[in-house]
Amino acid sequence: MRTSWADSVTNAVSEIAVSDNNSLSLPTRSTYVPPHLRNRPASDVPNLSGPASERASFSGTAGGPQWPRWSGGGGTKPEFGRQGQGYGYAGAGRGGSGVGWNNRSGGWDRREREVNPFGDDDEVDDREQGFTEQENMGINFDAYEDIPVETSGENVPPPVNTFAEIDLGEMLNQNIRRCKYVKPTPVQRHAIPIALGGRDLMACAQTGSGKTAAFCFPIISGIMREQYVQRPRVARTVYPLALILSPTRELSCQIHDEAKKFSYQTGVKVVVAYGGAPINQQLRELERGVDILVATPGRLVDLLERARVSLQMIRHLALDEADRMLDMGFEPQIRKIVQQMDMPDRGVRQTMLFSATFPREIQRLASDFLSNYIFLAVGRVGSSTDLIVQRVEIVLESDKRSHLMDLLHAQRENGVHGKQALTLVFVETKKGADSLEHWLYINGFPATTIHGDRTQQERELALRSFKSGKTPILVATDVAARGLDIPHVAHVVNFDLPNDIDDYVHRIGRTGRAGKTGLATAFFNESNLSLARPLAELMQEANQEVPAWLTRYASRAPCGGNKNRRSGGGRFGGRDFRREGSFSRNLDYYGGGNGGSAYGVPANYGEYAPGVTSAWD
DNA sequence: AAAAAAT
Repeated sequence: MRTSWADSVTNAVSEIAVSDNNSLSLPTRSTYVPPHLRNRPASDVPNLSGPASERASFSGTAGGPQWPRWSGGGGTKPEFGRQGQGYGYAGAGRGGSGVGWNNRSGGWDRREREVNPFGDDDEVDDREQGFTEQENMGINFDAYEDIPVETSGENVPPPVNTFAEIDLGEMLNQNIRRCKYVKPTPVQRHAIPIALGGRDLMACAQTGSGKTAAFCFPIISGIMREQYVQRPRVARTVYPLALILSPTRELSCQIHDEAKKFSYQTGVKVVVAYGGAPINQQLRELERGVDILVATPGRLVDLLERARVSLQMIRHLALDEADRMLDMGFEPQIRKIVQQMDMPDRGVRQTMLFSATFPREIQRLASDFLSNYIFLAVGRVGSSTDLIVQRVEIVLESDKRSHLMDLLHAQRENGVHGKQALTLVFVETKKGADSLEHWLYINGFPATTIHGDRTQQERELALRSFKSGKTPILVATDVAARGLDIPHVAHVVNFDLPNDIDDYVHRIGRTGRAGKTGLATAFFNESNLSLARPLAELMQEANQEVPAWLTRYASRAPCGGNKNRRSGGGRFGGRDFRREGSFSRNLDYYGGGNGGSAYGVPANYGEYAPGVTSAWD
C-alpha cells in the first residue's frame, strides 16, 4: 500500500511544526489566502484551523486522484490544514487584492505590481481594461475544423465546444478573452475536461495547436479552486503546486510567458528556472512564492539538490515535448525528478504528457509516470488542409549552400518590398550552424544562429533578432526544433535532414502555425536514405506531392529505417500503444480486437471500452 | 553520430 499524497504531506508538515510555530509568532507574517478567495470579503475566508469536516478527507483510489473534481459536489479533497494554524506560507502576501497582501507591510508594498503581460496597459487597477486589437494572437480556428481526434482510456470525459461550457473561473476567462481566444482548439476541447476531471493524460497534438493552454488552464484553474494548502515553511525551500518541464530553455521561457498571461491577476504565481542564466535572480523569484514552476531538467535538479525547491506539494505535473523528455538523453534526469525526489506518486499527483509525436517505446516508458491515463490524439494540423506545403529536393552535399542561396534569392524577389521572409534553416551540427551562418552573412544574407554552444544570452538575442526580422534567416540545430512559437515563419529549410522522422515533424511544425500556411523544403541525398520511407509515408498522409524518385527510394529502403517508431503508421501523430498487440495479446478482452489498422475508425470506439466518447462529433 | 540539459 503506497503512501498517499496526503500522508506524505502530513508527515512533512509535522516535521516542520516547530519552525512554523515560530514563524506564526511573527506579527508581520500574514495569513496565506488562497487565490480563489482573495477577492472576497475577509469573512468568507474559512478558518484554517476549523473542523476537519470542512475539508473532506483524501481518498486516493486506483481510479486516480479525486480531489481536483472540486465542482463535482461529491468529490473528495485531500485533508490539509488540520495543523494549518502552525504554518506560514513561503509566498505569503503575493498578488491579488485579498487579505494576505495589503495588511502585510503597513501598507508599504515594496514589490512591484504584477506586470501586465498583455503589454497594453501600464495602469493595473480595478477597472475593466479595454484591450486593444493591435495584436492578433488569435488562432485561425477555421483551420481546425474537422480535425480527427481519438481518445482511449476509461470513462473519458466528453469534449466541450466553448470555453463558456467550462467553469474555469472568471479571472481565467478574462485572460482567455484578453488572449483573444474565441473558442477552444481541438486539443483544448478534449484535454481541458480530461484534466479538470483530475485524470492523467497522454496527448498527441502538434505544437501551435494550443497545447500550452490545454495544460495551463486546468492547472491554473485547479490551483485556484482546489482545497488550498498551507505550505511548509522550511528555511528557503519553496513548494510549488505544479511543475511544467520542457526540454529547452527557450521553450521553458515561452511556456512561462504564456502561463503568465493566463494567470494574470489570478494570484497564481508562475516562476521559470533554467540553466545558462544566473541562478540568483531565479532564486529570488522563487522566494517571492511560486505556485507553478516551469523549468528545464538540469536547473531543476540543481535547485532540488540545493533544497531550494521541494516537489512535496506537487499536484500537477506536465511534461511538454514529453517524447523528447523521455528519450535517452533526458530520461534519467526525468526519472530522478519524478521518481527519486520528493514528488507525490503517480495517482496521487496528476500527470499530463504532451507532444506532437509519441513513439511506442516512449509511450511504454511514459506509462511509468501515469495512472489510469487517457490517451488523446489530435489530428496533425495540415494533414488535410495543406497548411504546410512540403517539398523535397535532391541536393548533393556539395551543392547545398548554393541551392539554399537560390531559394533565398527567389524568396527575396517574391517577397513584399524585397523583404526576406522569415526562414528557419535546420542543420545537423553546431559547427555546421556557425559555418553556414557565417557563409550566409558574407554572402549578403542577414543571418544568425541558435545552438547549444552559444551562450544563453546569444541564444536569446538570436531568437529576438530573428523574430523581429532584423536577421530574417535563422540557422538552427534541433534546439529550435520543438515547441518554439515563432510567428510568421514562412519557410523551414531542412538543410540537413534529421535521422528521425519525428524530428522532421517537429521541425516543419515551426511554420504553418496557428492555422497559417507555411512552406517546408528538405534537401535530400544519399545520406538520408533511411528517411525515405517514413518521409514518403508522412507526405502521403499529409496529401503532399511525393516525388517519384522518393517513392522509388522508399520502396528500396530497408524496412527498419526508423525502427517503426511511428507506431502503426499513426495517421496523425500517434496512437495509444495500449491498443496495440505488442502491449497485450489479449486485445479481445477489450472487445476491440482491432488489427492495428483501425486507428481513426470510430466504429471501434464503443467496443474498446465503455464510456469512451466518440471524438467525431 | 548529434543535440539538449547544471555549475
